[in-house]
Amino acid sequence: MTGQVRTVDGRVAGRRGQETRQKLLDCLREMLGSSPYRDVKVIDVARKAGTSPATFYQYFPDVEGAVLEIADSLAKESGSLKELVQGKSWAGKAGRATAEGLVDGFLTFWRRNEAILRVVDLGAAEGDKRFYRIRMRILNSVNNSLTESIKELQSKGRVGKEVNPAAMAGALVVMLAGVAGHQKGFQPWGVKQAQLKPTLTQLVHLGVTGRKPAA
Amino acid sequence: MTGQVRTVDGRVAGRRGQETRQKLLDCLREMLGSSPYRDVKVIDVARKAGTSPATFYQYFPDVEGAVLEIADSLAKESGSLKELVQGKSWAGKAGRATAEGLVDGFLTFWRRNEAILRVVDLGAAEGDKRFYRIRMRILNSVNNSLTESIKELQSKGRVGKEVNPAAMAGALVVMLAGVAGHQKGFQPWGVKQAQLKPTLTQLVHLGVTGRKPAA
DNA sequence: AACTTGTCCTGTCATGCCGTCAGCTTACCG
DNA sequence: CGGTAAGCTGACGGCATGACAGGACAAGTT
Repeated sequence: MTGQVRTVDGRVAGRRGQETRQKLLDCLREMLGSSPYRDVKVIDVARKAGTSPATFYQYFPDVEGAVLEIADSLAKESGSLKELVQGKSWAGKAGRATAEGLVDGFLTFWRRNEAILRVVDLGAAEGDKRFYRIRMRILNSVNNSLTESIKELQSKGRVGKEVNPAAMAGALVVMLAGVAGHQKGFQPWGVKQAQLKPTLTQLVHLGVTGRKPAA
Repeated sequence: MTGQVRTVDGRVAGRRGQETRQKLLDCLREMLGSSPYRDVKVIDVARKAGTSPATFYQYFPDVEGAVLEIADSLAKESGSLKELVQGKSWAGKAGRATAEGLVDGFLTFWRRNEAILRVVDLGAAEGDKRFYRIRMRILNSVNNSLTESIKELQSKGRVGKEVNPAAMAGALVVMLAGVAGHQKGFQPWGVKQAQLKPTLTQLVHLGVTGRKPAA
């Protein structure tokens, strides 16, 4: 479907080339975890990968281009997140467990890919369409299934009509993303990890069902 | 209290110097609004301010340093945000109005200072202590007053003891910040501004009081 | 084994930004 | 009017960028 991997100058990349390309992506990913995005230089990535800057430019137009590549693969991977919500019940104790699982799964996913998601967030906030398309794809799986859940509850009359399902799902997802990206930011307020999750669980449950979760 | 403004090489800045300095800050602020943070160059800022790069380096160690400066003044300004919550009632119709005012005021503030806050967010997420200290100061005014509100409701028995006030306030504030920073991100989901605010209002009210707002 | 073909990598170069310094100009003050 | 400190900039070495041409290499062909 995606055709073959191509170099910037149009050649088709072979086995060896793809390996080099992948190595560059891996190194970039690692560097993003340890130094500020603004300071990541092509030459450093190339050095770390044991190759030269010129090679980097054969496979990517610039650092941003390479980040987009990584983010894209992340977007594909994120499809599995919808299983955190799809087909789960929001009633009684099961509802609480669903909310808990969603919070937990989402936070874990975010933390695992922190470095890339930071850059995606920035790009999207800056209005770059390529980045916010990817951000949307990543959040979409959760957002869509949450929207469905709320719509369903609404049709059963268990949630008020004043709620806009898509808006509510979006707000909750953005909240989770925001918290995941700034977990350290809670420490100065004296909030520990262990207290954060129950709170988020409660909020998600409240948002989706309009009711507090069962004990 | 803050002593005098000083140049990087230790001189005291006079009237003229402070003007130049301020002009550089203004130009930087404007550039951050129109081009990606990663691409903002000292030379461009200097040119725009009608001066030379060397002058820039007299007043700031680097671009980041200048951004911190702007962010700092923003942090001072943000103190007024606490009035959105402090002394307001969370009961009945007044409660709804309080939630509404908070959402509205917060979103407006965030949008007005979008460009800088984006960079602060990134810096904080990347673990830079200077940035996340500032981010905390900005969110603190709202966060603290919200925490107080929740504690008070809790002491009156109107909110369950299972809620951790600081964690709940933090989650709500982060949600607002997240939504404010990605308002465009909702469009592809078919969510309009007008639908977003009521949803946030509802969530804030639910989070603080545990109950839906009055019609 | 020599040749061919197409992929893959690197040396090199022009360009432009970074960050610093010495030194010139301007403003203020006695 | 001369001294002093503030304010600004030209110029420079250093480094990243991005483009290109040519060499190295693997695989198949004769």
